[in-house]
Amino acid sequence: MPDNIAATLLDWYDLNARDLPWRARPGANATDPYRVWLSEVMLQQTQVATVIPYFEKFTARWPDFAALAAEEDAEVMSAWAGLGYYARARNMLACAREVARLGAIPDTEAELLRLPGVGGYTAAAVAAIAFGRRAVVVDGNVERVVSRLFALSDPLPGAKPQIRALTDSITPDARAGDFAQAMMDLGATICTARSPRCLLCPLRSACAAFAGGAPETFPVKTKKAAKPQRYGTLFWFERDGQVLLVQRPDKGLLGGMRALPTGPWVESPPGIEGAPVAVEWRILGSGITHVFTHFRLDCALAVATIGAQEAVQGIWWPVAEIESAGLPTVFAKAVEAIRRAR
DNA sequence: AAGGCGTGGGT
DNA sequence: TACCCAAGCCT
Repeated sequence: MPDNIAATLLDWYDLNARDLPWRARPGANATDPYRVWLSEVMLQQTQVATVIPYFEKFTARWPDFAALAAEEDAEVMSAWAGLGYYARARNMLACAREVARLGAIPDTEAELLRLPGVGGYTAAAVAAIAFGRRAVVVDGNVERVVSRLFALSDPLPGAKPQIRALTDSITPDARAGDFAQAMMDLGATICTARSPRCLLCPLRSACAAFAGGAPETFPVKTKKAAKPQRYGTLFWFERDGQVLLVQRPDKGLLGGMRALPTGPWVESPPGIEGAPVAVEWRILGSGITHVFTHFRLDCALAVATIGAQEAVQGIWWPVAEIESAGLPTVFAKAVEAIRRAR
């Protein structure tokens, strides 16, 4: 049966593979390891439709490892703004520079695993897709497809070792990269989380969850804790057509990104505590809401347009060019709300 | 080794 | 609405 699953899925993939910019077109050059690696980093916890415009922008501007490695940090972080999980961008740049130093990206899973920002999934994916090696590629799609194929009752994340072993058992020696991409295409388009389209699925006859009549109940997962609510204040301080920005520290939330000055993000509304300068702040009537991975944030917006004469620590950025500052989405939302309020 | 770490889409 | 989820990695 394992042989049958791989062969059936690869036949389906040959007819139904999605046309994605990091995949080699039929008759085109072989897959470019740089493009495969870059796409895999961008795709970590991020959907294909979100990644595509960023991938096009990055590859047009930085077509290979050397070009990316030579770029300044701030330019790369700014280009990444809005894509989220900003540690990926810092690790991506460190990885590009390591690859430039090595001369080429390694072509084995074990060596790939040592690169910054390359974990078990990405190492296996690059080894298989870019270099044709047999590797067991397990992402969220594969976890879902496999847990349904075998109707696994053990909940995630505890079931990960079992899922990896089962994925290994159905991974073919040849075309492991296509097999991995086929599993992910299947998971993204047919074996979806909420309403799987089982009648279109090439693996329907091999699927224990389909046979059991409730495929959407797999994979079983342990419940997640509710997100806590936090509150804060964002400060818009403008002088002579320029607004005050800050550079956030490299570690932690939104690390290494330019940002509006903020006070602390705490359990109850803090007022203007943490303001970058002691002036008369005007609190706008409505603030912004933003949801991060592990907490929900309601922020008041404090505005001061009267010039203070004392020196202020930070980055003065032209208000007319604020879109080019590379602000994370939470701050872009604030900028838009402030613009509408004035 | 469990929790920190973004954002947008889907239901 | 308020969740859940998405081509995970790092510490």
